Amino acid sequence: MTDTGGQRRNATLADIAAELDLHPSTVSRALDPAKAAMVKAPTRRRIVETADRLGYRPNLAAKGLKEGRTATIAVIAADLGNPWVTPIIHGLTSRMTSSGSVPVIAETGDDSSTLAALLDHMVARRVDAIVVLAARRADREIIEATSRLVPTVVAARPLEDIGVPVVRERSRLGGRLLAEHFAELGHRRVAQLRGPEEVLNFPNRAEGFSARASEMGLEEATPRLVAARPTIDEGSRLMDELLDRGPLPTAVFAHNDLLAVGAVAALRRRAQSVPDDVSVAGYNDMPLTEHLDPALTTVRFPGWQVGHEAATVALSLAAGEPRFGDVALDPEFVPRRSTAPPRE
Amino acid sequence: MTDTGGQRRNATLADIAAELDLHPSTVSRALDPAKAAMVKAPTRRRIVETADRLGYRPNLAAKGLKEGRTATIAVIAADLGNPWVTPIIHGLTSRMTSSGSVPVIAETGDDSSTLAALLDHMVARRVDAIVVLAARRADREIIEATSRLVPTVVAARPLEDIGVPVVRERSRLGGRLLAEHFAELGHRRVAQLRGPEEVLNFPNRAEGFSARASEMGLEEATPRLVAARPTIDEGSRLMDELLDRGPLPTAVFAHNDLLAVGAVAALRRRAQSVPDDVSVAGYNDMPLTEHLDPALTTVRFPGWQVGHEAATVALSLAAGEPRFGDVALDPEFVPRRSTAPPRE
DNA sequence: GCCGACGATGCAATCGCTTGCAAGGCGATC
DNA sequence: GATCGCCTTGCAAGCGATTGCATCGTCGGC
Repeated sequence: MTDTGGQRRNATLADIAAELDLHPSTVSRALDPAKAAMVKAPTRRRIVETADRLGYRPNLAAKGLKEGRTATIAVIAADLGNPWVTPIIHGLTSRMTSSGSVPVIAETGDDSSTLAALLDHMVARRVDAIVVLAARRADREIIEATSRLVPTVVAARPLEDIGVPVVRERSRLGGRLLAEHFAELGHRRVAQLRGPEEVLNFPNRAEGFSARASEMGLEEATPRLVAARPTIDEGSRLMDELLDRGPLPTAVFAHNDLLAVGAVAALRRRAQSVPDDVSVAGYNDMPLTEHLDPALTTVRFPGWQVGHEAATVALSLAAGEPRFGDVALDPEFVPRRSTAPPRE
Repeated sequence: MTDTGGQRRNATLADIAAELDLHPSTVSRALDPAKAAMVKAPTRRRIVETADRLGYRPNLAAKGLKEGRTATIAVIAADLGNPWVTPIIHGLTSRMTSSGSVPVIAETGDDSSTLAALLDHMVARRVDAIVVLAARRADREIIEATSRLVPTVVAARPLEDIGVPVVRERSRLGGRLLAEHFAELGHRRVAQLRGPEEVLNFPNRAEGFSARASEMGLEEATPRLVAARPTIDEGSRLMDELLDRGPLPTAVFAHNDLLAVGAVAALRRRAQSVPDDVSVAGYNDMPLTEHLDPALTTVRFPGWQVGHEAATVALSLAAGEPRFGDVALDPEFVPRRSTAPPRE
């Protein structure tokens, strides 16, 4: 059990310079690949040698102060506990580290004032860019305001008419795909378990679904069921409400997989079979969805790609490249076992 | 569609000072709650007023350079795509932000040289502490070396005889709990699908399981099945191998839930029922495990708490408090439907 | 043999903020 | 009314690295 209390102070350019009786600037140049040629080879060798004898690590904070960049990008999520964000963060991280930047992560808990505080904090940190995964409708202005100070990207959860680049899925298309699926299976009476209206993906999915549903002659059950948060519990609650109110639709579109899982659980508790009594479809195809009971019919939200693209946009904005258009990625319909033709 | 190209330069202390014909140091004091009292009230008011008229945000990078701290803590995970890490990161983040620090996240892909490079990078960043979630046996030395430069904590995946604090679960206990469960159900012949030996949780779980199993008179099937990585695919592969080699055990302990999911899938493909033909237990109780098909018997790995504790230790080390002992958290047995008594 | 040029290194300012110390001004004390 | 001391503000150094410019020495050319 060695003692770890005493951390060694990190060596600085000045330390190396002093040791070799050189000037820090010479050491700086010798250690900068782009400028190493300016330093005579033997000197350079001595510098490099003492540098790693002393375990020199350049102080990126100092470098960042001088250069006005920090090589970090802020990522602001709504709820890190939601499996949905995992692939997004994964995609973001892998793109960023491949270019020497690093994500700093924070979480809003879907609270607008927390978001505001975090944005402020990230501005203070002088991150090179900010990726907002937690956007709600009401947050438009504050995000725009922030974007005037730091390049900002809105990703995963889109915002409309906003003056910052957006990386998003085509939510309406996803909704349409599910409406078609229900229609093709022969359902006539369908319902939606809606996610919070504040998160634009949900009303957009709803819109696509309703539009296509009515085109195809489907009837939507009346009670408008809106979840306070997109969670399993809320899915159960909405489904219970649906079960309590009059005639049950034969197919239900839950606006995300968690709501769908909750809905299935509620149906089970009321001795309804999925998909025999009621078909249930989710949305996102979050990890493990395929192994759920029953394997959930869903629409794949391209999370990894959204993260990857968002990072790409953020990095290029940070590099001062001009803003370019939004990125919209196609979701993909994934049929599984939780949907089936209606009884008889 | 407003133009976002031109970011405004952030105001500095000097800007405010110039505007009011004061010295930057006075402004600095006025804006520091701890020193605000040193500044005459009317002056302070004028300062605060122009500060937020100019949208002043202190440059944390500069502040960090001066103070020798960055208010960031590095978190190094093995695979951000693994649902297992989600709660850990969640716990870490929530603890950190509640104290003004922020996590920067990176991923090793379980590659030791990547880990080495990342540790180096984080040292260069002068993060206040490092939390390593990606430790493998072979990484002990490099982690110890790093810990001499930056306070370091190993969490989630433990390492033995290492000179840095460890926050871990009691893996042996978890293994024992499952052995007991199998014995109590009446199984006699059991098997393990092992995770990589390099990740100590797995051999420790194995050890606890085997020890208790032999105490209770269980017999372990012979082929030693070790996954190259703890993934669903590897679980299937190992299970196929087990199915191909001689007599099938009646209960299988997969070292994590992903392996278990893969094992269940493989059994299904071979027309074996879980739990009727074979009981399968996993480990971790990762999110959604309870909604899998079948609901997985498992041992709950206290991920959120491990993250939370690891952050606590990291923060206190960063604050210069002396190192204290390791933290070991108890896992909890969670019986569900994937295990049952053996046939007849 | 002298001068210009170039190659190698040093110097000093700078990024933005913090902080110990100095200094100026004022009220209080004797 | 002079002195002491406190209250408020200014000054300047310094955190660690970068970089334009100055400087010094040497080499080559004529």
